[in-house]
Amino acid sequence: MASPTVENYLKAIFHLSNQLERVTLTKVADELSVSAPTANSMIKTLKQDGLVNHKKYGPIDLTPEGRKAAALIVRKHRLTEMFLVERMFFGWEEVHAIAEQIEHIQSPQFFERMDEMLGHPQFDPHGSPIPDKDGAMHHHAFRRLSDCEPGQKLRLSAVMEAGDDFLKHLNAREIKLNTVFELLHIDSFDGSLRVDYEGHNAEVLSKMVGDRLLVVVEET
Amino acid sequence: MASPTVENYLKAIFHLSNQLERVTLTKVADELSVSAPTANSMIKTLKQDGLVNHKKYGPIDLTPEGRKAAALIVRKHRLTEMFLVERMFFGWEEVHAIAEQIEHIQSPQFFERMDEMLGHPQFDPHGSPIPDKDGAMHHHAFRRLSDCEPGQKLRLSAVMEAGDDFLKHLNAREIKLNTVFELLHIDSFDGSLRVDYEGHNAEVLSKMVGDRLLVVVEET
DNA sequence: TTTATAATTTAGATTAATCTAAAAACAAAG
DNA sequence: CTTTGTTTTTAGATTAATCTAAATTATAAA
Repeated sequence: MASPTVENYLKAIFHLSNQLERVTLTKVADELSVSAPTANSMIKTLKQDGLVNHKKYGPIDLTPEGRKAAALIVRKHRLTEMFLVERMFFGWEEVHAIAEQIEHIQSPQFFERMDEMLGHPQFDPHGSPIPDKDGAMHHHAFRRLSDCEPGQKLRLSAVMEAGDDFLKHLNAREIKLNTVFELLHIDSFDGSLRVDYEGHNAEVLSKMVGDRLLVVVEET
Repeated sequence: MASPTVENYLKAIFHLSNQLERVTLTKVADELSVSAPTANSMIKTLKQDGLVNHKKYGPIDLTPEGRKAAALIVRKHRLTEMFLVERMFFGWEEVHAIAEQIEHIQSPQFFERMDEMLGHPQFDPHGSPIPDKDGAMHHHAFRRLSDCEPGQKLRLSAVMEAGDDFLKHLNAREIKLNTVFELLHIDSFDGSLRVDYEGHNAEVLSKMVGDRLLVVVEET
């Protein structure tokens, strides 16, 4: 059985490898807020356990076994987030911290029951995909709202880097998953967006926000 | 913040102090399946933190602060058990192991939400009282079914030492909380009980079972 | 190509939680 | 009141996870 610490390292490497081509020691250490030597010695342990490949001074890669283990932890995290929102009435900005702890619970039945009760959800409350029981995860190809063309109708499908502050910012503007935006204009100086959406006209969103809103073109 | 280990020691001492007049080092060590020196050194830590009183070679007593901390962990455990049974459809024999882990989650909101959703329950699925937010717990005065008089009608209110095996034994006989027994006879040789209850006539229960069924006299 | 900077590794120490072996203290029985 | 046996404590070691300081290797810049 992996300790919560080991699980957190696997998760960190998993997330970094979905963002970067090369996962370095420093990135892992930063992600987990530990010193480089600490991360270094843990990487040794993970290597011994067959969960990562690593050569001296080289990049860190999950083995198939390590990747599956990591995906199953992400599965527990995201199922938990969905359960907290759908069955316990938490806001999408409240669930990360709780799920961060519950993901380490060792009880297949517990997560199995969540999955059943939720009807085998494919996405968590922030639109991130939930890996299946084999650890397989299908990435959807979303576009940033800030990369779209004015005139299009775009449905919010996921948010990136969904920290509390960002999510509260969206709450304050009544923006939620499946909100359909009509993109009116993108400012050529600062990249800010002007959009219409349910109940809001010509609302202005900063580029920083538009960059993190992942959308699909709305079929009408 | 107390570590899960510290929380487990507090809980063990709390439970032992509700069963024994004198909580000894050996009992604590046994309860937690650790060696006596291990328990000894942790007791020192708890004393330093003001959670227990302990003099060399003396008994171990929770301070008011320690007792409250312990009761709040028990509260989290029992609320969780209730949530698992009432909202996630687990059997009463399945919930202990899961609650044993979830009780260490640090999130007042999470347990607060459970409490609200359950309507501020007073008892867990095994009939044990749930301490309130101040750590206060009202003990009900139950009698063992095996101590009652033949002829009485008795309502099952709680079970003692509710391990899986015992609870499965009750499941097999369709005995659950609030089952009303009519006590027909107690055997003078082996103490076994003959009882009637919903759908069962002249069922025989061993003394071992009767000792663990806590009942109140049914008002008719 | 040399040198400066950044990343990684090694070395050594710390803390929490555990263990075994052995010593000391207590309790109970003769 | 002494002996015997149990309980508790001390002593010393181990493992996982962390740290800082220093040495080494790699990378990038001049």
